Parts: sequence; C-alpha cells; structure tokens
Amino acid sequence: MINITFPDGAVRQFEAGVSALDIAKSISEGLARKVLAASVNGEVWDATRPIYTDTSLKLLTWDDTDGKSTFWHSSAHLMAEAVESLFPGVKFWVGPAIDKGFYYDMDLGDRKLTEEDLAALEKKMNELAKQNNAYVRKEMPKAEAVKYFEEKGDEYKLDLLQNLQDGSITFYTQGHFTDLCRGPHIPGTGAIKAIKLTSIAGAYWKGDEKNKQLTRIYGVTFPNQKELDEYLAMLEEAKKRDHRKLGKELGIFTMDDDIGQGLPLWMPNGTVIIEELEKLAKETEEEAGYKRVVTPHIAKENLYLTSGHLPYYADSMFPPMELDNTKYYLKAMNCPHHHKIFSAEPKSYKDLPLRLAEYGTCYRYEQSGELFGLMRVRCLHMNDAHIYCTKEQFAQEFRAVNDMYLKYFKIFGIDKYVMRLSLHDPAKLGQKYINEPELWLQTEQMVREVLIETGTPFVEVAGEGAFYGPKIDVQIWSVIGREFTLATNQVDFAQGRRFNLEYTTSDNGTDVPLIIHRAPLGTHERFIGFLLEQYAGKFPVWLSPLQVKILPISDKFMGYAEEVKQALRKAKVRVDIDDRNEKIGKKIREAELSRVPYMLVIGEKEMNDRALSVRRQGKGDAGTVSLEAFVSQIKEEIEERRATQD
RNA sequence: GCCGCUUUAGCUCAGCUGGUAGAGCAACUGAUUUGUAAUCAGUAGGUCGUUGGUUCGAUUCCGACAAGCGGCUCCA
Repeated sequence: MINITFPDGAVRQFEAGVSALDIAKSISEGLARKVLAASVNGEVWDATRPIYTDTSLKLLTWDDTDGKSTFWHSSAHLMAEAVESLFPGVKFWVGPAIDKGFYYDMDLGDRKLTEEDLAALEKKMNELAKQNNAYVRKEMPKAEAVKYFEEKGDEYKLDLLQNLQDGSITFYTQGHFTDLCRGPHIPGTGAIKAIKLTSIAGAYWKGDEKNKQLTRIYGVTFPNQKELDEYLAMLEEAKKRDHRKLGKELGIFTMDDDIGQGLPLWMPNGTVIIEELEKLAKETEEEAGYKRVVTPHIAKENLYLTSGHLPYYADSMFPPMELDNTKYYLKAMNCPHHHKIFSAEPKSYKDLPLRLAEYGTCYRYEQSGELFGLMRVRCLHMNDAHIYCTKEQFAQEFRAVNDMYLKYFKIFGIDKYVMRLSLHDPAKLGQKYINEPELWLQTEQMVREVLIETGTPFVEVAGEGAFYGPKIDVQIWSVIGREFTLATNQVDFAQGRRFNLEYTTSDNGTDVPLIIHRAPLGTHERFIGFLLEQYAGKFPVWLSPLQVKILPISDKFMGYAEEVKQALRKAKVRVDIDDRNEKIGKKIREAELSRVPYMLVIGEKEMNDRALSVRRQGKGDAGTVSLEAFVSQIKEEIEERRATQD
C-alpha cells in the first residue's frame, strides 16, 4: 500500500500501481470524467500512469492551467493523426500546447494546405475524437527509437532523439498514430468535444530563418461546444477593439500606398492625441529636470560608425543618400545626435546629471512582413531622452526613471506589466554585443541591484540586451491580449567612450559619463495604438480628440448652442456643434458611435434656463446642469487628466 | 525577407460555371423643425489593387508586381 496526500492535506492509502484516474474514480465518477492529468509530486503525469510510491497528488482538470495545456497537447496529437491519415508521408517536427490552443509543425513536402484542407482535417479530428481512443504511453530504449525513425526516414524525429538521454525515450500512441513524446496526455480522445483549426502558417525549422520552412497548423479545442463558441465570440469582440479598425473609424490615422508601407499619416483627431501626450511628457520631464533639444532627421554615415550602430543595424536603416561623396542616413535613433550636443560644450561634474529630451522622429526599415498597424512602423516618434551621469549618480537617476514609468502607468491605468531585464549573451560578444565582458557584468549587476532595491518586479532574459548595454523592456498587454514592448530603459557604457564624451571631475581629472537611454511612453505610434485598444476608442476626456458635442434639438436653438460653444472654447475645451437638420435620436447615435465623451442636448428648456442636458458617452442621460457648472466641471476633469469616465 | 490567404463605391459587403457591376450606410439635393442610439424621398458615385497573358470577349481563368491580413524570423 502507498500513501497518497491530497492538496487539502488528507492522506489516503491505495494499492501500489494505482493511477490518478483510479483514485478519481474512487472519489466519484463525475470527477473521473473531468480528470485530464495529474500533478504527481509536482510533476505533471498521465492520469492513467501507475503510481508506486508515496506521493502528493493533485488531480488536474480543465480548470487547471496544466490540465488545459495537457488537453491541448493531446489535441495536437489528435490533429497529427488526422493529418497523417489525410496526407500520408507527412513528417512531424514538434506540436506543443501554447497560450491558447496548440500547433504542430510538419513537413508536407510539396503539398500546400488550403482552408478546405483545414475543414477536412477538423472533420477527421471529430471522427477520431468520437472513437475515444486511449493515449498509450510506452518507454523504449534509445537505440530502438532511432531504428524506428531511421526505417521511417524521419530526419526530424531523429534530430529530436539526438538530444535525449537513453532511458528517457517515451512514445505515445492513440488510434493509428504514434509519436515520440515526453507527454503527458489526457486519458482518451473522447474528451475533445469542440475543435477549431485556426490558421496555417510557415514556420522555420528550429526557428532559424536559414532553415527549411515547415508548415504550421494552429488550432484550439475545448471540452464542450459552448466554450468554443464563447472563445470565437471573444475573438470577434477583440477585432472590434483592434487599433487598426478603431483608428480608421475615429479618424486617428491612415496609411496610403503612395506614402509607403509602415508610414502612418496622422489625421487631425490623432494629432490632438499626439499633442496631448507631448504636453504631458514635456511637463513631466521639465519637473524632473530634463532639458529639451531638437535634432535633424538625417546625419552623415560617420556618426553611425562612431556610435557603432552601422555594423549592427545597417539592414534596419533606410539605405543612405549620397551627396558630394558623402553618405547620409535617415536617423534610426536619437542617441548619437544627443551625444554630440553633450560634447558641443565642455562639461564638468557640476553639469551632471544632464538630461536631454526630445520627441525624436526616427525611421527604421523594418522588414515588410513585420509591419503591423501602428505597433510596428517605419516612421516613429520616440519619447526619447538620454541621461548623462556619474557612476555614483546612476542608481538615483535610474530609480527616478523607474518612478516616471510608474507615474505614467497610473495616469493611463496600465496595471499589468512586466519589467524585463535583458542581458547580453557571452557567446555573441563582438558580434551582437560590444566586446567588453567585464563592463557587461558590472553594469548588469548595477541595474539588477537597483531593481531589487526598489522592489520592482522583473524577469531576466539572456541574449536580449542592446548592443551597447543591458536594457529594461516594459512588456504590457493590451486588453485584447496582445503583448508587446511599450517602453525601454537602457544603460549604455559603450557610447560614452566611442564619442569621447568626458567631464572634468572634482579632483580635476576626467571621466566618461554613463548614459541612460529611456523612453517611458515608447513611441507615439505604439503608445496610441495601445491606448486605442486599451480604451476601445473611448479616450479619457483630456485625451479625447473631441471633448464635447453640442446637439441642438432643432435649428431654433442654434443661437444658444453657439453661445455654449464659445463658452467652452474659451475654457479650452474641444467642442463642436452638430448643426445638421437631423432628429436628436440620430445625432445622439452618431455622437455615441464617435466616442465623444460629453454630449450636450439643447432645446427649449435648456435655452430658457441657460442650462444643458448632459449625456455621458456609454452611460446615457446624466441630467441637467447650468452652463457655468458644466464648464468648471469639465475644465477640472481635463486639467487633472482624470483617467476614468465617472 | 519567408509561408499561406485576401484586394469590387468613402465604409461594410453581394456578384453561380468568363458576356464590362449591385445593396445598406456615408455624401449631395429637397421635404420635415424634430427631446436622449438610425425621418422620408430623390441624385450622384466604381478603368472591380496595378500590370502582362489566354480568349471574339476578363471583375471572373493564368502569371508578375503592390498593398493588407494570419504566422515565422526580426525588433536599436
């Protein structure tokens, strides 16, 4: 007999060789039907795998993350079985569960998959699922496994085997499909009740673009149809919040073939948002002791040779223009320009820290396939600044930058974020990273210490640093689940020396400043793209392109409406009148759809009382107030940059 | 850049197997003077992404290119 300890601390005895599924059955049939896998001493196992020793056990169901991913991994195998039955000769690479669903990479030879193939595969998967075939685990010596795949001529699985230890080779079979797999899997295919194959994509073998491109099929499955329907409905909802769709609907930005790929045109409404953001940044930076500068959009080749950017990033810069035997590049970053401002005048330690800020326009030749709405563009406006400081000042400056990030996050209601400390990869020193092994370690440690000291939550990622130093990327998630780097904060120990930046120390020596590159609001493009999705186009009043729309009941009240407009305009409120000859219902509908935060309905009563009937976007009629009260109230809301619509 | 898909009026979308296109909304004109999410009527609007080819004839079939979308790779 063995002792099984349950999550609630209860201990029960079972025969050695009992499986988690047997245990579930001993509790209730209903539970047994729901069990997908089991956590056995913290390791996820097949629910059907026999247990021979005392263990702590947690039964995993659809409600557990590990239960879900086991379910999806098994779904990937089910899909592979369907693919193999429809397209014999296919060779498989790997098929993991992902955040939402699963995929499987495969080599289909010359065959191209179409949407119809996906439908056929779904059908086949449903058939196979109904057979409720068990997922059967089998251990095998490595030599035998190698032989099996050699006979099959499967170079992909042989490649996988190379990295596996003998004795750890396991296979799983369900129905007519057998796959090299470490598992675990759900008990049987019958649990998979709702299947949706979502897309076909190319994916480089081992993620390396020099390798062959395999076919990847993405899918998602659920234990019942209802959850699939809900998931699909959620995707539809997310589409409505997509910044590309909202950006068009709300007149924020547009793209045009004649301008070029990845080069957004900011329309009047978008420009209002840009200017409000810049105003915020300028105020914030001024308070924090930054000085503003302005630099040209182009510079000579030599500047980027000095900075060290060219050898690393020439491919991502627009090709140079040649004039008078000199090459000029469009700037892809502002730092070298700022360094030149630093060195234009001699500096002493008394000048430090020097903080130079600019909303700099940069151009990056991103590969065409990478472009994505406003999130990835070729012309961008960076909330950039460079802080030149001594080593002693570093921690404090770095902390101040951190605080600025947090201040902004609060204003915009960003509560889900992760600071990602990106380090260098020692193997790539001299290629991807400046060859200064000592300085790398030293600087990384400095940054790490500040993060720990300030209690900032962070994760470390190797091999993601900038070429001149470690960086902190702020990862955020838009409400529709898209993850990206919003802002970046980098330490640079290399460029100071490359540009011969110096300052006179208090003992009349010279030293090279450390440089902090920071961009808490990222770029206008990405930030506004994010905000569009975050707010679903319903911007807080201070950011809203149009803040108030006056809706007269009929043109009899135009005189008073005009008076209201002038009063608001005088208070610096962005206001407009819907003077069309339309019924009030239609004016309200269209104002609501345009996401204007305040609608003021004006008719006979309001005119006589010098009042306004206020309607809040998305919230309906908010009652009647006097003109004076409304003006002072909205003015306050704007000045405070109030985050939420109350 | 690579793989796959898509491209018809300002927007959203119809258009069977080739015979040069249609709806709703928007726009414009007129009537209506309206009380909290669409008043009615009329008018105008498209070299069917661009460009080659097949054909008596191409929005429709084939190719190239461009842009967009979903991924991969990349992201200072």
